[in-house]
Amino acid sequence: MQPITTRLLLWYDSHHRTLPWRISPRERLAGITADPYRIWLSEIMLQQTTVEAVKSYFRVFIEKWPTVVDLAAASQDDVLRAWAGLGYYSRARNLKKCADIICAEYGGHFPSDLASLKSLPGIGDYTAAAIASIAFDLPMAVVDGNVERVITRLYALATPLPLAKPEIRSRMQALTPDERSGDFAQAMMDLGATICTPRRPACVICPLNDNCQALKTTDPEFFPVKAPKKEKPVRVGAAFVAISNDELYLRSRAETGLLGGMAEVPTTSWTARLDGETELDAAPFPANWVATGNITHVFTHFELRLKIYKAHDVEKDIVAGGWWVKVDKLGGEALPTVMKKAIAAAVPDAFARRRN
DNA sequence: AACGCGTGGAA
DNA sequence: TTTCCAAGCGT
Repeated sequence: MQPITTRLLLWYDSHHRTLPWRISPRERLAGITADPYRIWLSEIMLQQTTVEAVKSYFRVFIEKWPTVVDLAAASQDDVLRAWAGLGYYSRARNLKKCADIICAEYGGHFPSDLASLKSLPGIGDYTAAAIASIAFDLPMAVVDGNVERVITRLYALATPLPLAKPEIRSRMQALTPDERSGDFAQAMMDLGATICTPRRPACVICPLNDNCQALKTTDPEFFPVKAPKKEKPVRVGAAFVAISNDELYLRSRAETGLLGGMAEVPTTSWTARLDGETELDAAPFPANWVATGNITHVFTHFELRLKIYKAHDVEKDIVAGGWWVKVDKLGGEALPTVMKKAIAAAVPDAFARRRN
């Protein structure tokens, strides 16, 4: 076995992180096996999402739906409500689809081979390898952002991403042991998350500092090399918060695309320029709309500035297509963060924490 | 291949 | 304040 592999596994035995979905090396040695459902659920949640953000969501999901059968029995709306705030909502829609398929076509058991895993919605190269490796201990190369960083530094790979991906995968496969492949994958990710960090890596205490070409020849912080990113355009629009007594008007967004299937307050379309004079023409229904503030929200690929209008004493009869919710029950809705911001601008105490 | 797709925390 | 970016996937 390569020295890098054994060194990293030894480091992992004493320095691994303890996480709600994880089996420790000691437990694994005692014959405890990982639950593929928990590994899958955590991996989906962790896609482009920090460990800290995932922890509480993972606990809630496991509490509500302890098995994949329980999750399949839930409605998509239940799942979206529980996912609200975590972002990338197609993950939640695919999560539900995948649970349905596992129950209908796989007897409630996750497959262990890469091809079957990759055919499931929401499972790509990384997640398929992670499940095969961590849940089934198969020696698959698990390559995420952490591994890309560690490998490009270990071998001083100057090829920019994503062009370097094949080489990184091949290097990772060569390092992956036949035994403890799941622990090795998690060790690489823990190293990337705690030692081999994007900025100011802690090379002095790194178990692989003797093996690191970047550290020997230049500055590890130069790796990985990435293609330059584009500027974020600004889009603008208006949102309409309608109030009737203690209730607020919501509706559903389209099933696909941005914030697909989530709840919203009505808005104008989001365009590059503010068409100021005709904003109110886009109001969902006639009412005494009063401008009440502005919010800004940054998405992955654009920045959104919304002017918030508010109307009280709206006639509920004239409104069709959505539903009314008591303001103090908004926490139970599938509201993405941008919509919570819009509502909070019109109803400042809408999401305020209740006293005692 | 390049783009659409959220959010909140760190520096 | 701004910038970066965190266990990527689908098209």
